[in-house]
Amino acid sequence: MAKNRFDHTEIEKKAQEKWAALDLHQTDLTDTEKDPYYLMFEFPFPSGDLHIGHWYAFALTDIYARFLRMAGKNVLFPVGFDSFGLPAENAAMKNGQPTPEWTYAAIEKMRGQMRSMGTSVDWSKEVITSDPEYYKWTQWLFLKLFEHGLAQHREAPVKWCPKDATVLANEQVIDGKCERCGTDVEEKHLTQWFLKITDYAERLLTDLDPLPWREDIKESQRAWIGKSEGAKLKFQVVSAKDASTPNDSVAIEVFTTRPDTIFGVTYVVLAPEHPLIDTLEPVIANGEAVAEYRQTTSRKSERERSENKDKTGVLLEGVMAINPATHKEIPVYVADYVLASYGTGAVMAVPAHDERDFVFAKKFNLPIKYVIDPVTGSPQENPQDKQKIVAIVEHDNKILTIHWKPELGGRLFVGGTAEEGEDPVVTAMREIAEETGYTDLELIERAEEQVHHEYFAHSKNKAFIAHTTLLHFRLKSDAQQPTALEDNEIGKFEVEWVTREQAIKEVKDPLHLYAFNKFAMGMCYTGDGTLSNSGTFNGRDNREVMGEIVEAVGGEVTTNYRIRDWLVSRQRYWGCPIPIVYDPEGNPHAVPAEHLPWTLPTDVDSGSGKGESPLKASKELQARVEQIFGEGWTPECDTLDVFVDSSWYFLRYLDPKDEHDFSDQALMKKWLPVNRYSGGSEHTTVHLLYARFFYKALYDLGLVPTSEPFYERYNRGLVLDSEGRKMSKRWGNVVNPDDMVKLYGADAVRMYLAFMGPYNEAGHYPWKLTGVEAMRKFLDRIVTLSGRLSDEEPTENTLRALAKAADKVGTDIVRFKYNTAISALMVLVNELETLTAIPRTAYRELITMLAPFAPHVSEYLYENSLLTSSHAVNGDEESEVPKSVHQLEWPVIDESLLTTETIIMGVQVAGKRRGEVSISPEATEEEAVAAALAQPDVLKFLEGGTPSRIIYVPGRILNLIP
RNA sequence: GCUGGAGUGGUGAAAUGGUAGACACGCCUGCCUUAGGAGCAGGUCCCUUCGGGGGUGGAGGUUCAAGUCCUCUCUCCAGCACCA
Repeated sequence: MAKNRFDHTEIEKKAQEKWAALDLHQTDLTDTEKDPYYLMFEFPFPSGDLHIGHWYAFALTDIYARFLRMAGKNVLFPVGFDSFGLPAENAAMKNGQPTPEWTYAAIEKMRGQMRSMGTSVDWSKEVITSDPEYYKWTQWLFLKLFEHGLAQHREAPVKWCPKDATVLANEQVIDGKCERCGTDVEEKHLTQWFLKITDYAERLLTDLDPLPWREDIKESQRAWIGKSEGAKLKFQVVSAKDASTPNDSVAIEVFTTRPDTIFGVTYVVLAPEHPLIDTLEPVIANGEAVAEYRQTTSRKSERERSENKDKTGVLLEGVMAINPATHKEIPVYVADYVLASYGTGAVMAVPAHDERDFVFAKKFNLPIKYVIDPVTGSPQENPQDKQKIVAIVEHDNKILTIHWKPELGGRLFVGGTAEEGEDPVVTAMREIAEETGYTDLELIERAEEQVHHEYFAHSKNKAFIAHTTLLHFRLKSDAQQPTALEDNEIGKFEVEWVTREQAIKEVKDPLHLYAFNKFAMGMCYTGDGTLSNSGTFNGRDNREVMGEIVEAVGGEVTTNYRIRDWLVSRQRYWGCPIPIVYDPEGNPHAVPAEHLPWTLPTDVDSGSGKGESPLKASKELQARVEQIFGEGWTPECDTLDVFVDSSWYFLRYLDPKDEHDFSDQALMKKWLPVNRYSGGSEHTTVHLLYARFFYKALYDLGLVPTSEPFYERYNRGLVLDSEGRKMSKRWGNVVNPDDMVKLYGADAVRMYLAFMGPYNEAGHYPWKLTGVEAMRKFLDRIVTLSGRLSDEEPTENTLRALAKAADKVGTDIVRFKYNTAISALMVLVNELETLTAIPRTAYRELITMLAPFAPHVSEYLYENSLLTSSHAVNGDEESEVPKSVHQLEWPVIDESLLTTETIIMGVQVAGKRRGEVSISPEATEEEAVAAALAQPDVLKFLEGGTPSRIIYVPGRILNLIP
């Protein structure tokens, strides 16, 4: 056990009491002297136990809060509890306690733990989402959205978790399973409340760009929004049963991002839930089979559907669709690989250029029509025409390849150039015979269109345009004739038969690969290129013709988003009651403001109600509704998703006790947006996106002052166990912070977490006990230094060391690079330890810089080494001496101390370091070279000669080129 | 598969294009000690004929100079994923 230089339990207690007595952390929001800075971490849900991850989240944000105060900012650093929701409810049920009681007991316990880590949060701003004083305003804001059509009541297929007996948001379904309990999710049809986040999709996307957030955070939000630009196209439906066109107005509307491939559409697919299937029911010949398929898929969970990538589907017999480009009739299928909830719930299938359609077409033997050829060359001036071929030859399930030396193109299929007026088939057979000796060939297929590509032949110094015919042969017998190679071909290649897999992997030439894909069932071509088989569009660039094609077939250019409206209804007890009542006809009405908060009834609890909301069983709620609204009126019995509670809590921090408004307009103007919001990666998509949406909606209603709520977003990494595994109760490897605090003190734990690695990175840091010990030893060494303080003036060296540290520590804290900040403190301490007497002012500055990291120890040292001494602060009146180390100002850096008169500068010869000179950073080139040439090593490597070139960057480097 | 991010000692990690490995952990040697899981001092990328040489996943390139910039490639992590 370490020999402790201080009793951490004692000093922590005293320091925390002192801060409370001095009321150090209460922010005066109306202060006009200092710059306001709103620093926030994600408020926790009351789990009842603070783990090391909480420490990482709260204590490290606290370092910045303490620093900002010392740097003269007016800092708002609040805390609250996200106390509604499933975790509390499940924990309470497990413990057999009423949910509210369990929740508030857990909050009380966590408050104590948070104080123990020395966080300087302002408890006077605390918000608790399950308090009626808070949720009154959640309800009020919800009704504002309802008033403006942003909260809607509608029937929809919803994700239902049978175990938790609740509806889930799309975002709470992971791989078709419930995010919380892992149960397979089912689909149900219920009337639910939705918030219209889809109206804000575009703004949520574009407003992301200027935010100074990490790219991965922005990217994951973009992925959720899922913007894709394309077109809606209509396919008229005709029925075989009644050709006299009773259905001529019926059309299937599809969404596609690839209208350029319209000529390659060989069938159309509807999602099983598509309403048009019901409309067409009378003319569908195989109605029973279709109905059965729809039944089966509806029973399948989302997970089963997407996990099984094997395509299933049923043809709608008796119904055909008209391809609007070719005017040909094509079949219509129902298949569950098409999602009802995306786009129009119907797709045009282009098997030649879409992988999913390709797989489906193969399975159902549907035609595959290629309409995009890859572009392999680049435009040339005055190209000369050239006829070429690429031939795929199959035999025995293997493909004939010519394996050229790497510099000649590597593995290719058979290619060649036609002689004057030669038929491509003849060219191909001639080339195959010449290069491989095979002659017994059968032509299977010949591509309708040639592929064109322009290139420049350096060997001939000429530009060409090649018109390549793609051909597909089968070998009838493997008899070989002698080959007839040209001299320059001999020994340059091997003839090899390879499997399809190997061919796909090794053939790199895009044109050859394309020919192979086209004929030999490799895959479809999803890239760009020029159109073929596409009528008047042939030869055009596919990206260019999109708009024209959409117009030509009477379609409409549109943008589609993957994000769905936010489903906020929950069939749970422990949530904010939805302030809506229904009249006897079942129409929803807002609960008038005077009845808010619309309180959660107390005569029911979690677990009441089977498969429906527990509130349904509340007599109290029903009686209340009838008393206020009259006979026949009923309450809304669902509660709000907890993400609604957490979408605006940062507004309430500004005015947590306000009974007349959700927050204070003047304070919001002054304090918003939040300067820095620190949190975990688990909340970077859902919570952040919802909060941004909610805030934007309030902005449009004139209720908040800006359009984005959070200026900076910082995501912390993850603390793992010493083996690098995730901490979990199941593994039994959870580090209990309380034990660590008992052993080493809160400051050592804080500092270790800060020192592990950069905070704002997606890093994973192992928890090492030796690391905590090291921090404790470091603090012990600082305490030891206090034993030899003196009142001498610090030397210039000491002053420089202090200035350097203050500069580095300050800038690193701002960037949350606590690891390098602490290392700068260590460098400083290492230096001070070499002194026999420590100047008091220097020590005071060290303690000042240590204070944000180790608030208790710093407070202790401040009191014992400085304040109690008559030499505390020269000349200052007792009353002017700050009572706490945390009231000191961050050291002001004397810039002149950061630049030194002489530095050690590296000297390179021909880019390699050959020596160093001690020189002024302002030295002239002549001086620097003269100093360098005095170095024997430098002279040696210059081999006596004078440098032919000199690169001199003052203060950085001198590089001499012989 | 797509999109983003990242690859540096035994470990966590440093490094405005300018001395790679700061600061620590661990390990090694020595001192002190009845003892060490305390403290102190020193050492710790690799090779070396002791002159040097090599080294930041790999291969090229730009530059006087590359961990850092560019191209290709491999690996890992994260998000999305039957999204048309």
